[in-house]
Amino acid sequence: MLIGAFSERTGCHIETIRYYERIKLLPKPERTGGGHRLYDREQVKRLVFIRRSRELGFSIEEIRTLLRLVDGKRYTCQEVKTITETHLEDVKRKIADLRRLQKTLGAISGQCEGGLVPDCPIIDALFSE
Amino acid sequence: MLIGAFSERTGCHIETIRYYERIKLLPKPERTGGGHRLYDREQVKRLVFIRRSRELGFSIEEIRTLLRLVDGKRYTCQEVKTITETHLEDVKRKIADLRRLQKTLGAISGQCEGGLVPDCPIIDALFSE
DNA sequence: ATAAATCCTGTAGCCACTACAGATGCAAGA
DNA sequence: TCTTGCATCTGTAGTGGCTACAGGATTTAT
Repeated sequence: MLIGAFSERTGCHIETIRYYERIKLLPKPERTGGGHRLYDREQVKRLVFIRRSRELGFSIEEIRTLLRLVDGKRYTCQEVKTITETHLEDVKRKIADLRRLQKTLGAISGQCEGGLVPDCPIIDALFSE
Repeated sequence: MLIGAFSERTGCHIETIRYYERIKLLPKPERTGGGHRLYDREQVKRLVFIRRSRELGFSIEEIRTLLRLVDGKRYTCQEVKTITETHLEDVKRKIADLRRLQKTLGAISGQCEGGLVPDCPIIDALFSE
């Protein structure tokens, strides 16, 4: 399978695939005589894993750790669970931060009637500390 | 006021201040004979505005637009409110995205008991599309 | 006068891609 | 066989919003 088909199968842009190879998240693939990359089913599995992990917000480094565990075949659930829960805490923190943002934005936006008056309570709010 | 004092007053790192100047978010300040930057109260107001807007998650481009409106002194509430509400929608979308993430992560993490068994439901979940 | 703190410019790095430019490879039609 | 046209190649630079130096100049305190 050439990189185009590989890309379609995994839902990963071609440039991203080459990028993952460059940063050693994907191993160097076989090549055709002319130098085009060749992938197999095993690689599809790996890239789907990566893409799915990215969708769930894991960082490249976290994914690298997860893959090391999987590749070593000696991982324990505990190691994996720790990474996942740390990440989950991260996500929760981000949600909390955004909620505060939403509240503040909603409040200052609500003070404004959106008319033609050139003296906006939003601008005032942004100017005050 | 030199850049150090300016930085303390506004809560903005020195490097960030110089960065904002470079990207023309802050105007070029006066200089001492030896070439050190000099700031006044007006600049403090402007940078506080910028910092506050950043804290609320506005992008540099959004802030640039807001500042253009303020600088032109001919803005209407409507223009400002539109920018704010667009941004608020953004924030809401991000919260929704993160909530979905949290749910999925919680679900797959919950399936795992964290023992020593080397066959983790989390890894399985990441491998499946 | 000198030491220490602050400031200067310019450049490179961060993350996770994305977007080119310009050169090949390869399959199908004339 | 030649050409057309698409897919792929490498390498480099750009994104956003900073942050972190290096190596020098200036200012302030002693």
